[in-house]
Amino acid sequence: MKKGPWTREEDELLSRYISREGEGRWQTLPKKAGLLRCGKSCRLRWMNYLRPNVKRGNISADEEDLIVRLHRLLGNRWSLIAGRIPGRTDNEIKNYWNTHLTKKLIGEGIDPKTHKPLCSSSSAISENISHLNSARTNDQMNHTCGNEDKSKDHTDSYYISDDGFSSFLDSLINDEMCNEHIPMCNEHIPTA
DNA sequence: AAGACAGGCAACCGCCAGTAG
DNA sequence: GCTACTGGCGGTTGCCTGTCT
Repeated sequence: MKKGPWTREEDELLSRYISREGEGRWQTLPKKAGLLRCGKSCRLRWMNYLRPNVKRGNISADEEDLIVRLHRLLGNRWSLIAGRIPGRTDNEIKNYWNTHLTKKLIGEGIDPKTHKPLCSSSSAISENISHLNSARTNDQMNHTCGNEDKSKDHTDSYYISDDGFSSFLDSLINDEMCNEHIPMCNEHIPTA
């Protein structure tokens, strides 16, 4: 089973197969398409890169603003956030958040996890940025650091699954005053 | 010029939920 | 009710590239 970056030939095989047979049945797809990849890898490549409606290129200021607002509402629900931003994938948004927006928010004195103001002193802010920059190195040295609650992150206090919530979300996004009224991402939101 | 370092991003991993048998 | 299978998700890793020393 091959791993690592996809080649142009593999992309063509996958695209050609899906345009012929459609999406789905990822487990059997690689064999039928003549690919030496696992089904998950094929699905990921299609969803994040090969799909015709995937938008490439820089994220605009409007999109960035929307991501921040949606993250404030939803937390790290990348697929839900991506679902509100046409052409963008959850992976792309997640990467953008982790590499750009966390630093930007910290620079603005906002805690990217809670969206609440950080301690206002400049030394505290620079300390946070420095911590952020070193976090990756620390993680590589110690995989247990900060992972305690990772597996339990799905134990949500609310559920997002229907059109009611979608409308609810739309109204919040479009509400200029929403910042005054919305619950924080880790607070309870009743089902719509 | 070249080695070290950091940032960005594609891809992988492990877990969970849904579902068919 | 249970088990196995599958798709989907979020967290994490590792490679590539650009910048710095």
